[in-house]
Formats: sequence, structure tokens, C-alpha cells
Amino acid sequence: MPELPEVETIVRGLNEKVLGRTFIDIWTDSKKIVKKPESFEQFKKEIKGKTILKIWRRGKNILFDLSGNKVLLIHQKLTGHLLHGTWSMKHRTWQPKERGPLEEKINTYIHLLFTLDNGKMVALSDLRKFGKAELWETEELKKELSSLGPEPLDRDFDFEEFKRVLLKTRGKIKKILMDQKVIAGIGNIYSDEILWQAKVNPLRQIKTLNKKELKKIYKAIKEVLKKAVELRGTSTSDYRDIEGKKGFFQKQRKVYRREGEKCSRCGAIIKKIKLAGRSARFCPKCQKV
DNA sequence: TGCAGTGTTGCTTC
DNA sequence: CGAAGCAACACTGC
Repeated sequence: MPELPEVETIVRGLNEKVLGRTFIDIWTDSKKIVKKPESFEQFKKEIKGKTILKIWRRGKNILFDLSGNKVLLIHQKLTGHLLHGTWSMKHRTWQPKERGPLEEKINTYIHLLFTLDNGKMVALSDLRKFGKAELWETEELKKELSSLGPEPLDRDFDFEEFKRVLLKTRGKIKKILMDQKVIAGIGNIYSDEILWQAKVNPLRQIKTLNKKELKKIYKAIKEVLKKAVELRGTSTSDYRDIEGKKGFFQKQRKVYRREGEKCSRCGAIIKKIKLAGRSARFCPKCQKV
């Protein structure tokens, strides 16, 4: 569900709430969500008593640096929500900042619940159960994460680095932008928005892009992602932050889930097509093939 | 009613 | 090798 800006918002929120806290208990109703170590019991045993030193992000992965050289990795995939608050297990209820039908549902889909030493909790709610939690040794995790592409908002992700990673690949630009091994953190929403801003058609083959177009895509990556982080992510559907609050980027998205509407730049009708098994939205007039 | 679609990833198949 | 298809799972909307 969440891409880089949403995950960044969650990480910032968690850093404000749970830094220095110690895990005292873990509950699940769905042991399969824990992928590493293999048994949930082992996972629980190893995390209990560990203190949270720092929370950070690599691509769309949320990482809790723990005492004892361990790292807890959480990936929310399509429908995960990582939340902070207090729940009564008897009623499985949560008191989020906003109330509504989604919040009620989020409560029912809580499958992993960490209790902290101040009585607060961190919960992973996930309708489709694609999300995962893993416990790694710090050194092992470093190797695991090294297969990801560069962080697009890092200062050293400059135009040269962008060209270097992009021109190694072949295929359609939209698919490549979403490839986590090429650049980390971009998914369906932001690849659509980036390509609209750069005026590049999602079907364009990498090898046909000229320098001017590459430059525009590079610039759009930085600008769109930065803006989306500022606006705390996109909630066109069910994305929420750790307190249950919506983001604001949906108000200024240009193409994502806007098929049939007029392009704000040229007035043509936004089109939706199938690309690499996903839907892609773009303006057929200002993003010509 | 039934089936395509949904923000992800990784494995299998060709 | 790359590209495509699909599975993991559950719900919504046409």
C-alpha cells in the first residue's frame, strides 16, 4: 500500500512516539505474518526485552534498530497499516484521531501487536495479510538490503547516479521506475505522477529516452516525492498514518486514479491502460509516445 | 452473481 | 537472460 512518502511519514511518526521504549509482549492471531525467524514463538522470545534505538526506512521497508544488534523489519505491502496507540484486547478497539468506517475495519484486521514498557502499543493491521515482519541480525540485514536500488531522496542520488542505474536496464519506463532494485521506494501512484510531471509516456522504452527527457524524469522524481513527503503521503483510498490520519497529496495528484477526468495542463482526458500487469494513468496529449 | 481490480513482491514459466 | 503470469489474501464495485 504505502510507497516512499507514506513509509517516511510512518517512520517519522514512530520516531516521535516509541524511541527508547522496550518491547514487553507480542501478540498475533496470524503467525504466518512473521517470516523470520521461522517460528512466531522464537520471534517473540527474541524481541521481548529489546529496546528501540532508532526507526528508519529503506525503500518501503520500515526498520527498527534494536538493542543486541537486532533489526525488526516491517513491510506493509498492499493493505498494511502500522499504528501506534492502545488497544483493549477484549474488544480489539483502538481510539484513533479520526473515526469512521475504515477505522473500525482497521481494528478488526490487526494481526500483530507489540506492547511497549509504557503501556502503549504498535500494531500491524492488514486486510490481505500480504504484510510481513522479520527479525534480522544487523549485519545480515545490511546484505539483504544491498539488493535495493538507491534512495531517490538522498543527496548523493544525483543525475549521474540516476543515469547510471537507469541506463543499465531495458523495458518500459513506468515498470523500471517501480522496480525496487533500480530505485527504491517508488510504486504505482508516484510513478504515474512522476511521468505526468516529466511529460513522458509510461510505455516509453528506456533506450529511446533522450538526455532532456531523462533530466525531466530525474527532476520529477525529486520534486514529486519531496512534495508527497511534505504532504504526509497519499490517501486516495485507505492509507493512514500511525495515528489514523490521512495524508494530503491526493488533493494535488494529477493522474493517479483520475482516468476520465481532464488533464489539468492541457484539458485532454486522462487515460488508463494496463502495463506490466498494473494499471497506468497518463495524459495521452502531453505524454505522447 | 461473478469477476475484474486493488497501493507489492517474489517465484515460476516460457 | 528477460518478460509475463500468477500466487500470497480479502474485499469492493461494476
